[in-house]
Amino acid sequence: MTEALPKSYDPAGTESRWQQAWESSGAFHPDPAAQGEPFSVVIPPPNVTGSLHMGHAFNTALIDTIVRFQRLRGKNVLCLPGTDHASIAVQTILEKQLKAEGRGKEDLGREAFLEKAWAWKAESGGTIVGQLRRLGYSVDWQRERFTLDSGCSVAVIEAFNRLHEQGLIYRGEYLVNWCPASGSAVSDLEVEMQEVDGHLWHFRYPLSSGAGCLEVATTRPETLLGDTAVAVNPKDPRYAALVGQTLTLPLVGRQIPIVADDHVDADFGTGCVKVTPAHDPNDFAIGQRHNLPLITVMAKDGSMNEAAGRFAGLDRFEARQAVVAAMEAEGCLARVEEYRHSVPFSDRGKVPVEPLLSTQWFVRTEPLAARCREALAAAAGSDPRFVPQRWSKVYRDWLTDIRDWCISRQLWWGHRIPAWFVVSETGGVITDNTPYVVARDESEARAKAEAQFVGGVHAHPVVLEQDPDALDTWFSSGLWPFSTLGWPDEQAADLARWYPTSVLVTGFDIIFFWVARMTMLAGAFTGQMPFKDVYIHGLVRDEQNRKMSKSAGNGIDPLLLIERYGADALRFALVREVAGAGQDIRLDYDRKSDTSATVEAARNFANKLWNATRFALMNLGGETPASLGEPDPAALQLADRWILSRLARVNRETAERYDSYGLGEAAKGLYEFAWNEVCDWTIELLKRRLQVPVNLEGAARKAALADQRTARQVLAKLLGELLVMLHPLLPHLSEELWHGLTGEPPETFLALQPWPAVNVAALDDDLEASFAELIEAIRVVRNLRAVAGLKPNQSAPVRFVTGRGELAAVLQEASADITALTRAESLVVLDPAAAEAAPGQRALASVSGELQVLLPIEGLVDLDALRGRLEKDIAKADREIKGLAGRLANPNFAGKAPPEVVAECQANLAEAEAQAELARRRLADLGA
RNA sequence: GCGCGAUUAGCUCAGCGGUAGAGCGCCUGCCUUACAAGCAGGAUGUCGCUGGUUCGAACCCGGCAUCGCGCACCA
Repeated sequence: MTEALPKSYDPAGTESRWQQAWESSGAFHPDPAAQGEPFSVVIPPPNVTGSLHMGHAFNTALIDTIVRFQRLRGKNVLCLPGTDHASIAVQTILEKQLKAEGRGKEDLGREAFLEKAWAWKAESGGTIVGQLRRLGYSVDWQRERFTLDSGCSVAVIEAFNRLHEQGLIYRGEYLVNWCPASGSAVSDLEVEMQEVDGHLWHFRYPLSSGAGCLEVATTRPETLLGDTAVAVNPKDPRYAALVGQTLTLPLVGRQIPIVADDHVDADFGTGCVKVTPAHDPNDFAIGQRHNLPLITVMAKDGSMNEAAGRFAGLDRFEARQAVVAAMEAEGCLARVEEYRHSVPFSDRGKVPVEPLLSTQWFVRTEPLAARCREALAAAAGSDPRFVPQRWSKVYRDWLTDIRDWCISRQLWWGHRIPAWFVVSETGGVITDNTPYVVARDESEARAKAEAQFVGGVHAHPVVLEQDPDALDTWFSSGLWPFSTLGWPDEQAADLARWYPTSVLVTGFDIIFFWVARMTMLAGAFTGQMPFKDVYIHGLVRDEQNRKMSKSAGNGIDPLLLIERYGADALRFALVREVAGAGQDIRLDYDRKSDTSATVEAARNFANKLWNATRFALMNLGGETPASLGEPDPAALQLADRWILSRLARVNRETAERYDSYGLGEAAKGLYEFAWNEVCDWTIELLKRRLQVPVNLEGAARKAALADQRTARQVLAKLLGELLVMLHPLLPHLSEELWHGLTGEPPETFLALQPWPAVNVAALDDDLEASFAELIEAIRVVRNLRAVAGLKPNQSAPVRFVTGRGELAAVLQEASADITALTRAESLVVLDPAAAEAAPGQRALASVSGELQVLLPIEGLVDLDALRGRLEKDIAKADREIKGLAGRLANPNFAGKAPPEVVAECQANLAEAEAQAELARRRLADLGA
């Protein structure tokens, strides 16, 4: 390849071109029968209503880095994408639209409403999918799934039926969290507590005996209408005598008992609690213990019902005011306190939920959770394994003392519950007591119902009506790792090949909602945990450390950053920011200009790689890594052996990091290796050898050409491997550059190449250490030149003085490199004795370790600056001497520290002393 | 109330027993034919506070403080 690349990297065209090429070629569409150890990931399905936010981009960057790495490792990788149907969210949006037209969903009817929902899904559901594509996600789009598609629906129906057969799903009337805004029950997890400034109203309830009043307090006066008792602590002496007596409930006139219950805290308030079993979970429990009646005073829309008497029809918050006013009018209001307390809010509806007695479907979770707890505690190792490990405790704690899961929703958009009411038994209506059958479909339901209800007294034909309610979206999401692979068809090829999945990658905010639901359901249906590892990552926070969210309006649109810097840059920035411990990441961002220094730095890195490859293309003489072949070990120069050792080491480290979810470390390590060691040192060192001077002839020319070839081989190998290693992090750029470098045809992909083998023979610790010294020596010369005020293009003689033979040898061997990188006019390496013998001319000097660097020139430089430099060196050495000598003087140190540490300390001291001495002499040389 | 995490250079974060690092920003000099989205050089820290363990602590242990998160929740 000799085609010149443009001077800087332009991501837009490159990225879309490779995305299309990958997808249309089916590069990421694996065959279950193909070779390779299976590796599978199902992506957390984003909400179909949504658009891409930074959390998706982050999650995607992490997953794609992992799966691209595993693909390079030769695994048979399936990464399966999809979306979820977001029952409540979608329904809320549609109902809002209808409301704007002055209609409700009932006006449309179920069928028409669902048609509308599907149409809307078709229209907006593609948005996020298209955005995921723009990130370069290497998923198998041919296997894309949707939680409401036919396969997932079959799985949901099957799952519901099996759980029901096993007695793990039941229907019953319980207190549930009712969201009046969406008109549906919600599960405990969909409720979040919020601190609210409210009031604590103190009311007096008169004793029926007429012997006074008891004072109770409440934050929800409207529930008073449903009170069926007042409770006190059984050990409370103040009220012991009153237990068993009755009170007259004000406004209502009902006689309600005084009961003794441990739940009541005698020290809080008056120690008396009004009990409303139909409207409060704690009161419900008290009611159960004392057999109290349940009086529901509120309707499902949040208004008061007939049981609320004269308050019927009022909204719950109006009723609150009205009840307070009425109580005050009756003289029963003792006092009102300002009171800050927690109120349960509906996650979706954003209104306070109402605990309401209602008949719903529930999953009996304890047996499912027990299986998960056992897997987690298994002797063979935690299953699944959480990374970072601390999250397993959060997961386990939640699975302990778990409450049953309310799975029915009074919604239409979703999986309709596969239960049919035998309405012929109840005169055509569905009541809480209508018998029902659970079945896979209506004909099976009919058969079941006929077997149960026809014959004998039931001479009439059965009439069935399917339960109108839908299931919690999480019920179908909970089947995602296996429903997407073909379950309940247990013979499905994908299921056999890729289940259980290898790793689930998701945010910690979703452990209960999703991770635990998946493990519970997978345990029940597949007998296995659905993934081996769970990699939990943090959240992306904004520049002020706030969680990014749509409602807070502080989201950063990933697409703006992609447009400005490229998808690779965004991905790299996100992954590079990941701390090893799964911390939240903070993304800097300037809202005025849509810029981010972090992403810009990643873009600059991409550009650096672009230019390094560009340099290679200009210097490989039209050859490729393949045509050049491996360099001959005997022909390698010091710098070659060094970078090849580094390459082998970085290869090994990087693979380990990718493999163990150390993605941030992998990214940082490669960034530093590529920029510092490859670009700043190796390429600079190779330049000299890649250019063969035209005036060379004969043997010299031959030698130079041979060395040029070695240099080309090293450069080609280095870049070729580097691009593979970077590919999981910068997929588009690396694909583009790899094609440029190798000249491979467009239909061959870097994404499908094998990870290069570690060249173990190249590893050389001693060499790496020596080379570090060489680099340091060059730095010292450059620094000295800078301090002395030499112009960058001005050359000067360089003299090294060292007593250490190995160091001298390295300096000798690399003299041509040093000359090139320091603009040395001439270069000599002397031992101290020889240096003493040399004429004592005035010299610029710097001392570093066991090395003195001298620039013996006069008259051109700023001697004061140089004296300052030497004085600084002396002060530094003296500080070091003081510290080290102090340590060594401590008898405890010499006695207790490991000998090698003591020896090292002594060596350092000797070196520092020598350094100080040398620096003082050079200072003296300069004169006053 | 119970639990978890964070606290290191101006900013974002690594380091997790042998006396502190990176990127960005900052200062100086360079358009040196890969790259000014760059190159070379430079400055910058009582590692939250406080006890303890240790020859030695940013790192281990105890307490405290601040910030953040999760779970539970008293009417």
